[in-house]
Amino acid sequence: MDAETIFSLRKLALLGAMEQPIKLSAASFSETLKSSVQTAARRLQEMEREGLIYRRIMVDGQWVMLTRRGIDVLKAECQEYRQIFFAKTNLEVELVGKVITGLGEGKYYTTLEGYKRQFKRKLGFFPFPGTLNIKLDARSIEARRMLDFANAIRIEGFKTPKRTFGGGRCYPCEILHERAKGIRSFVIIPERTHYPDDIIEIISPVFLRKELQLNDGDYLALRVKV
Amino acid sequence: MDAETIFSLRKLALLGAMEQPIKLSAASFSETLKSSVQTAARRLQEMEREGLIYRRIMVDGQWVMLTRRGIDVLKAECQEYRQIFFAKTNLEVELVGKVITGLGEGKYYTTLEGYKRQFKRKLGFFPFPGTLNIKLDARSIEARRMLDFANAIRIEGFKTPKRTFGGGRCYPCEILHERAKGIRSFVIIPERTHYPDDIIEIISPVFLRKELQLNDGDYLALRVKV
DNA sequence: ATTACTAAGCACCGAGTAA
DNA sequence: TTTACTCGGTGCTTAGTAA
Repeated sequence: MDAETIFSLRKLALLGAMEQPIKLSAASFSETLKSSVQTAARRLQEMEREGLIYRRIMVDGQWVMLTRRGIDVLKAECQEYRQIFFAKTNLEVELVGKVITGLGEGKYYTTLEGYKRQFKRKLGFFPFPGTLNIKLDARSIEARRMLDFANAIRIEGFKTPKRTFGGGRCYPCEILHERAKGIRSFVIIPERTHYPDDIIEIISPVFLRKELQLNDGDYLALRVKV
Repeated sequence: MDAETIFSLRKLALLGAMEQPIKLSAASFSETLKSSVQTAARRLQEMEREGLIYRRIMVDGQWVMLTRRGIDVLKAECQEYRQIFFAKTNLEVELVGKVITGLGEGKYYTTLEGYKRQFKRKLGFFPFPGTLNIKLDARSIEARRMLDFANAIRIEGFKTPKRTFGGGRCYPCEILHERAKGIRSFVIIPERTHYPDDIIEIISPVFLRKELQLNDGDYLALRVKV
């Protein structure tokens, strides 16, 4: 995949093709690329062939949208810029969301030896068995993306004879709640490919639901250090 | 300037050629570019010709460093990524520095009609005549760069028969100081090409030095919303 | 108006060579 | 070793054409 392809892909993203399909013609795209119509058309074919975009051709143009893979390619390049300009910068993101009940996976995973030892070594505590799940509001979903680009504490995946367990990324956070003072907590985001981006989980040495007296639907705000 | 050139430029920046000259040979650079030695050499020539890098050729390699223009080109591309991924995200940067006495320029500029009216309209107040100058610590200089990529309140430049006055960018900020509660304040960064990056100025409707009882050398922390 | 193909031209890549 | 040429071949761009 060459630089020109990524250039084209970025321009598509700037046109809004990351969230939803956009309608465009090779002629109009050639203007943003500053190339001939033929080249613009070829680029669109290439990107489709490489699995970077979905495409639907109509008689009067085409509908185009980035694929997951296309977004990942752009993320990788964005990551390079983060390294160039913000390597040593640490900033804070405020996330707000509603407490929800997860599928109990957090409870299962936090008790596995393969993870538990890493939490102790890397975060400094054995986690309470279970995670506090937060469904982010619309604004926070955007802000959450910041975490994808930040340095994280990596939890490695591992294998057992039966199955493999994926890795995850942890970010120290401060829960903005009067009872949370002094309680260590981390946002943890599993590295599964299809993990939803509007939910985050918090691990902590204590049972947060009880300590903070939280119920489903309660709003909670966090300040995540990235 | 084509996408391949910017690609090469970015790789140089990743090698650290933004802060200081680095030593490299076309052969070693060809590995990071994944191209032939000749192409790597040609790319370096091109970038020099386009004013993106400084270059000094020795018998055993060359010293290379990005020019101001080279950095600006990368910034522009980084800016596109910010727009793609973080357009709606607002986050906070914490800056820390020492109070210093400026050259009195702030006092002059804040009284000019061309600026004053804009401040009133865009920030909501007529500024106290004078700015509070802060010399940032090393860590904050890095964090400050974030502001270059954020949406700002733009103050437009203007012309008089005698001379032209440049524009600037304002960011709402919260001064972390017990006496600063309720005082509106903005970081303002002039858009001059050679403005130092380790100094920021704060404008406010009040005389901050007096209100906060500050003297030169006092440390001050701000939280800037970007 | 579209998209997609073909074909001609040219620009770029990289091997080879010189300093 | 280097950098900086030259030169041949390849592959990309774009004009033209078809559907």
